[in-house]
Amino acid sequence: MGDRRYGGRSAQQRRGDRRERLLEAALDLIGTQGYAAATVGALCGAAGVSTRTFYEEFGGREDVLLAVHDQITAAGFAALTDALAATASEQLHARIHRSVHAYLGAVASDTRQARVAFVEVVGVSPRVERHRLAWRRRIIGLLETEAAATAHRVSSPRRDFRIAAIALIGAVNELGHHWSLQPEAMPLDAVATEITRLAAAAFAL
Amino acid sequence: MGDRRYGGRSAQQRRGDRRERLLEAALDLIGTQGYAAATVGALCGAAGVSTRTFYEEFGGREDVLLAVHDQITAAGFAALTDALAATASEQLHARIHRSVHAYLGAVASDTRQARVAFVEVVGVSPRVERHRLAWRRRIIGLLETEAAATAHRVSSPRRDFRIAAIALIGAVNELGHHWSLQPEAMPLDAVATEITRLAAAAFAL
DNA sequence: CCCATCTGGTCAGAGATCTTTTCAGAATCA
DNA sequence: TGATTCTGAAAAGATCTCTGACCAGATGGG
Repeated sequence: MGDRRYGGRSAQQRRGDRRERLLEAALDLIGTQGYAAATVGALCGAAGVSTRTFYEEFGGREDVLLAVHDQITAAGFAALTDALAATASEQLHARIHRSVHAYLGAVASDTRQARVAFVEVVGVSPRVERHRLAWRRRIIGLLETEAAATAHRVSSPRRDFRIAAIALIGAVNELGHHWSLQPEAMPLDAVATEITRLAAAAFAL
Repeated sequence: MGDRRYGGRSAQQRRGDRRERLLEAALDLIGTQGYAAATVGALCGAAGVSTRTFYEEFGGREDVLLAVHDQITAAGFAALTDALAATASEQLHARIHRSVHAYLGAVASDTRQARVAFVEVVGVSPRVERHRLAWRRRIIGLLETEAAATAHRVSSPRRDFRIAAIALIGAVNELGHHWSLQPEAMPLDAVATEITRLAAAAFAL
């Protein structure tokens, strides 16, 4: 059980490569056929990995779903955070517009990602559900903080933005889902504009 | 294979009764343990019905989920339609507020119903997904029509309300889900008020 | 009051998957 | 060549779904 080179790559590289291929196969299978169709066998077949190796990399089928979901949501979260930071000095409308644009661009521009994040990950098991809700809490917190800061800046009456944040997340995700289903029928800009309208009202000034 | 009375009830009554018990058991199991836990065996055990009888009443496990979902969503849809009709002459804000109140009262006041409608029914299979999206299209259509009529009444510029309708549905469902999880932390009135704020902006006048 | 008939539950099992472990053997390296 | 690495196939075990056979209790006609 040494770690000599094999196929021209080190043990770590080979291992990372397999994980990569498994994650890519998972995104593709879950995102196009659904989580139910992504059995361990199908996953391994698509990734060109043996079931034995699979269990060396992941604890089970569900772990792969969690990993893929993490990747997608983390990217979306980062895009949102970056956009908020990059537009900190801009007008509220432009800021929201660009942030929504960034978030949906990261999460929903790939139909498969959108399906995983908005559909396949919902209601799978208690564990996955905890995971999903933890992410959502994080985003709610981010929006709440941001809203409170904005309200403070324009010295608006302070109020609880939690409900507004939840509502916005629901709106964005639902639109992201629809948009990913028929991107041509619903330009991303129109979606961002609509959300901007709502968000401006929610964080009313 | 006659249909004589038995246990004091006709064949139809007995049959309807069993169906009733199965649906109640399904709402309870799916709404508290999740769809995955609602196996045919568990369903039959909870309903006091044999598996044989089960397959006389339903084509399979999925049919029960669809039936329960139909019940819940149809009730919500009816509550919404009724509220919209009953408030046709009222101010926009009051109208929206009461309609949201009615819809969420019907769908989300029972945690189990909310979980079935907002979580367990999502991403189960292509067939269930078609069902869910068909319902959503129906609600989108209702909101679109209503928005267009309102815009016409106040002679606002006509625009496409489809995106706004989708966003609102997402917001309402997400809040309904959260509300059902912790009703005490989030009074229904506050939820309705928030949605009213958003909807007024969405159907901007 | 009794029994042929109906009704519906219990039980067992065939058939299908899935998950996870184990094994044989091909490919690669030292 | 012999050890290492990894795939593909097969095996073991666990569920589930759905069907069919059997049985206890209820009913209504005689």
